[in-house]
Amino acid sequence: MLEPMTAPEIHNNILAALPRKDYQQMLPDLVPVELVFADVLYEPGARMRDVYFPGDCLVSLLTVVENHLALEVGMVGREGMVGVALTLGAEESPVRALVQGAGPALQMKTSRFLAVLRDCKALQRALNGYLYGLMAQISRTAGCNRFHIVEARLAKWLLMTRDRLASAEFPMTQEFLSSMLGVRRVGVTESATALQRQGLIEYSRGKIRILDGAGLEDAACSCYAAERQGTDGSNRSYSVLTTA
Amino acid sequence: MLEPMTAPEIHNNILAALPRKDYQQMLPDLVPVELVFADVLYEPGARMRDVYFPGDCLVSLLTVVENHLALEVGMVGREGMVGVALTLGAEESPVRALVQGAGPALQMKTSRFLAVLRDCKALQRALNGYLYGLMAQISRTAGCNRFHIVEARLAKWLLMTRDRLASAEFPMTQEFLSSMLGVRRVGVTESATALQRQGLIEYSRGKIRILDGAGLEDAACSCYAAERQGTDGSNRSYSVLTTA
DNA sequence: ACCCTTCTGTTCGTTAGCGCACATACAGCT
DNA sequence: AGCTGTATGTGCGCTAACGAACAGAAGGGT
Repeated sequence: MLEPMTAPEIHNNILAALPRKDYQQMLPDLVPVELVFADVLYEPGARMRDVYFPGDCLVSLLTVVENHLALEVGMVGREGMVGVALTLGAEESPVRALVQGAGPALQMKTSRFLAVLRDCKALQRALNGYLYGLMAQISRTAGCNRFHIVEARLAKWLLMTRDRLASAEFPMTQEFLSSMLGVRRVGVTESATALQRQGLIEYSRGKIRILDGAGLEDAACSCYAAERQGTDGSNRSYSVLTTA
Repeated sequence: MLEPMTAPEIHNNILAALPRKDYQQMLPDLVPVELVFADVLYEPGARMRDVYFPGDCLVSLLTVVENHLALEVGMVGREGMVGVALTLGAEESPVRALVQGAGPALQMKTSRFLAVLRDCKALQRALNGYLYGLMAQISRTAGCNRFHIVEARLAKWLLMTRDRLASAEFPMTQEFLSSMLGVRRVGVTESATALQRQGLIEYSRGKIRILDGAGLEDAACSCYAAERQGTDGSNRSYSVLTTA
């Protein structure tokens, strides 16, 4: 499920923002792992055994409604952490956490995390700030899912994913996308085809590439811009990425 | 906007759960007010000047998407607090907070609240737990808004409102409801008419009454049951109410 | 070279909800 | 009694998305 890493060159914003000595204290407990595409890190209602600090990879937070598709409510990349709910004293995840873009992350046992968290003000502050941003994201996404058409949401989603993976090309099937956007797979096909016809993206058999980022931003709903603005305070890394 | 209260008989679960002495410490800063229907307590992106501990009244948290209706993502009643985002070190509300069921609440200056919060572990713990439940609610609601039809969502909404106001009858226009559910007013009319025809509710000119709670639960989506279960840990008060 | 699986594309009838415009109805005021 | 404003109801054409079923198309393995 998780493969050990060789080179621990993993950049995570939360950890990077900590004072040297706090980071040093955590270091022995941080295990470099390679998150594998489609792995489920948490199921809703189940205990969170480990927390994860993603590097250039992407974990989706999904709400699961019985008898329906899943629906993405939030994304975690290197700007955040998977398992923030623990900072609220919770033990169980309210959502499913699904690895959606494979890549390196730092893993830490929940018990160790909580022990460090208790004494480390800097970590508390960083995670509080992140949690606030995440809540805002979840609320925004809720509105987006309600009001915007699939094509625009797909465009937004591709851009957000690109930003977090720091790459304009990544593996992604339409089947997978359908459970992110909460629509039928065929709905994704139709929207994806449309975007491809416009020359904005290109894809085949589980690989998607963004050809025209600016064009895709036009095709995306306003939520993408809002998202960027919203995360600006806590981490301006995206601004760099997305103009690249 | 806010009328001073005479009788301070306001029951709020967060405050009630605090140790006597912590509560006593807060008391001088808690101002009894009567929240007025349709008042906006926070706008998204604006500072939260005060926090509120609702009694038997109801504040809706709405996400606002430009050029669209609003959409309710969460409800705050006497089980919670309006302004929890402050506990995360934020100053601005990510959502609109709208008084949706008038009634008594305790108001507190943000500065005072933060001062108390800093030293009061019990309050921190209570609010963390509440925040967790709220996040779960927001995520669940996101799925509900995406997958369930208006009629079922309306039924759920009426039940949740009843629970928080502790009353089967309350003022509520369809216009207002439309911006909660994120649908056209006419859409509400159609669903409300259907529920009325089934003898589950009765309404006219801004007053709604629930006639058959059990029947309404059948008409509601499964989210209502999930909601009840989800809040069970932090506050079992609803179980009492809803069987009444 | 073949099969088999996975991924993508298409078609078709159906439906929930939209936007718009208009119709009724009740309530309070003068 | 009549007027006015707010609340509710109806009708209609339209669209995004659904559910289901099926058709190609591109690897990967043996």
